[in-house]
Amino acid sequence: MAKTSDGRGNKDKPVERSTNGRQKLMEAALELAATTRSLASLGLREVARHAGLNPNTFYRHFKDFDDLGVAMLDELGTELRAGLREARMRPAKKGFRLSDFSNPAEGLAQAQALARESVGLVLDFVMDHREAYTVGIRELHGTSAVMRQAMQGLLDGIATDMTEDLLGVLMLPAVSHEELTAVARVIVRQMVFFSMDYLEQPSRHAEIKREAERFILLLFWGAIAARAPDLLSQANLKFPKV
Amino acid sequence: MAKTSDGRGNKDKPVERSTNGRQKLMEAALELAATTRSLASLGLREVARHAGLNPNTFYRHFKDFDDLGVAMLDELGTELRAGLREARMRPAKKGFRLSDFSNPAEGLAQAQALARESVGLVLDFVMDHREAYTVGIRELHGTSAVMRQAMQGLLDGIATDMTEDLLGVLMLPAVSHEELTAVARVIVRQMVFFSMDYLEQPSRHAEIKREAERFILLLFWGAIAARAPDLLSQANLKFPKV
DNA sequence: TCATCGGGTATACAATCGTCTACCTGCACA
DNA sequence: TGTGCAGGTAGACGATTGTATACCCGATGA
Repeated sequence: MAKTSDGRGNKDKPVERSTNGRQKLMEAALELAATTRSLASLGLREVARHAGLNPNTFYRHFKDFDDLGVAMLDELGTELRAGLREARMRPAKKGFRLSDFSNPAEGLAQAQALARESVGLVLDFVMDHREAYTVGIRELHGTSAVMRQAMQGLLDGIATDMTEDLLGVLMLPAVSHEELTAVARVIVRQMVFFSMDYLEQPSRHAEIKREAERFILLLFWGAIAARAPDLLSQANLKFPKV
Repeated sequence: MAKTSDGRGNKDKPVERSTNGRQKLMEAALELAATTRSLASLGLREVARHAGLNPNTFYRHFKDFDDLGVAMLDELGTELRAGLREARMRPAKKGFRLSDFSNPAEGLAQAQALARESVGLVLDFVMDHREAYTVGIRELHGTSAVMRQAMQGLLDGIATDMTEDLLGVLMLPAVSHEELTAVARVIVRQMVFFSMDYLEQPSRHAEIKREAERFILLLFWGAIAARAPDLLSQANLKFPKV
């Protein structure tokens, strides 16, 4: 996990001790980047100063700012991903299980509930980690190719998780695996924007949630209609109000 | 248009002369920002040097980097917007006109053609202005609140244009104006990502075009199915291959 | 017990930065 | 005719930057 460049004695002891300065630097960088500027354009001295450390201590732990960025993304990214998966499993444990669409009306109703829960989940997470989110998204289109790629990888990873979880819970009729993956990617990326709106416009929270939810449902509805248009009209299903 | 702060003699003469240095600075900033770093973190001297001018000349034209950024976005943004509108009008002149969905099959086929044309249009534009696009998107999530707001305004403006143009050409059944606006917003934002993919992965150009096109169609299909599910099944329409 | 080494510090240096003040030049207008 | 001003230049200022070299300490393992 860590790349502790032990010149000697690389036994199988991870040697996790004294991650004090390293952690301090990462936290300082996060705070500074969130309020001041992009990660890549942070000053080495600036970060060290804000962490209460000597400028040169930076070199002990990181060689680049890319290096620090990737480390941060590693830490927070896995946390986010784990949190999302775990939370997505929660409703399943509450007996929230919709196998096939043998009862389409009920199936879609529960799909809507699932969408609502997921949207709330993501937006809550973003609110709880707004600094990390702000900085991360900045790097998504930033100048560092390394960070850009890492962030895109994280988003795609989330989309993959989402696809797999969905497949275990929701058997969409006639929607193939690749199709579902594409839809998940699109949703994850769109949530980037919705999250931004959510952070920047606290007064519109409810409205933004509705918009996001509606967007997701529209996509799934389209996917179903594209593959099994009969399903919708036969059951005389109405698109939910949202 | 320009804010030539004439202390005296503000007759109705715009006085457009000698925009030489100003233009040079903007071009230099664009080039530097595209290759080096974010706009906001550019050096004043750096830009001036790259423009072959004295550092102090910067102050003659701009007071901030935000100031310069907004000026650039003004110039390129209106160009993009005009280009898109004009190009979207082109098919309409070719007799490409689908009023209502009295013939749903034909209507949707032409909607697909319209989607394809629009996607190609945007992606071509991005390829032709990759520097400006790269820098602009960087600022969309950047540190400068001024630039962020300006970029979001541009995107929303494009979405509005798109909605109006669509309303003149394509009467989607039972899809309200606000609904169409929401869909347009979502499409425009998603195109940001597709454009990024397009720039970064030249080998997947055709594939990305297909994905974008498919995404748009899926949305419209969903919107139609949500409001008029009968339309799709009655006419026994198949979702296009894409 | 003692050498090794990771983590942290101190100092120094050249480069670059933003900005201030001053000076130059050629139009425009009265 | 000549005055004012926008546009551009020159030089200097203190501050801050990244980095190189050298020193320090406490734990660890032989």
